[in-house]
Amino acid sequence: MEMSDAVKPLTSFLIEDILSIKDSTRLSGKCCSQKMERWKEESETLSEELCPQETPFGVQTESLDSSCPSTSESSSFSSTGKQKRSRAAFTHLQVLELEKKFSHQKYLSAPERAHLASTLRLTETQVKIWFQNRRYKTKRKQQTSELCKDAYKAERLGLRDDFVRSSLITSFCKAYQYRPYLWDYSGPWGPTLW
DNA sequence: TGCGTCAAGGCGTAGA
DNA sequence: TCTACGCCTTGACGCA
Repeated sequence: MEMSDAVKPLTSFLIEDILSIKDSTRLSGKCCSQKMERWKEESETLSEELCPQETPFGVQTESLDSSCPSTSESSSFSSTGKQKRSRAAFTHLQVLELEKKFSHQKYLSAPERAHLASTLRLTETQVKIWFQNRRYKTKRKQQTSELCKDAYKAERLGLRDDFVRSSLITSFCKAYQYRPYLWDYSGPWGPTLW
């Protein structure tokens, strides 16, 4: 992981720009409004109270390089003596930038990944894994969406053979609308379930 | 305390 | 052989 050759961001990472994007997208994200409100509050205080070595737009990463890991981390061991797996929690601004990038391109080249990683003060692996997980999440969402459409269609047509199955799926889909992770609040990756 | 979310782990595969 | 991918699972964490 080479993070030393950090370059200046080419795009605007000013907190104002980010927040303006967030505000515009927030309107479409009904189920996320509460969370986004909290994000806004957090970000307003971020730039004032963070550590001195943050990025220009106030991102504090909980998991930077290996010397500065994110979570409970290092010397936390389980009862079996095994080291506990740490789980980095990216800041909302980091996620925002990742989402922003992802909305434009689903795959990153190595230089792009390196640039984004250094900009967000994440490791390249973290950026890579994030995009990987994000693509899989999107795919699952699309599959679920297709499934739901089919189920509704079958139910409306009164296809008896599939009736039980489709109604099961339909109820599943109805329940799914309360699952926030299915809600994409950025551009072309908008909601598809409803 | 159960459940949902999500970063990370693991495994198989493809391409250079 | 190495790297990155997809797919699925695991485990930490936050919330109701």
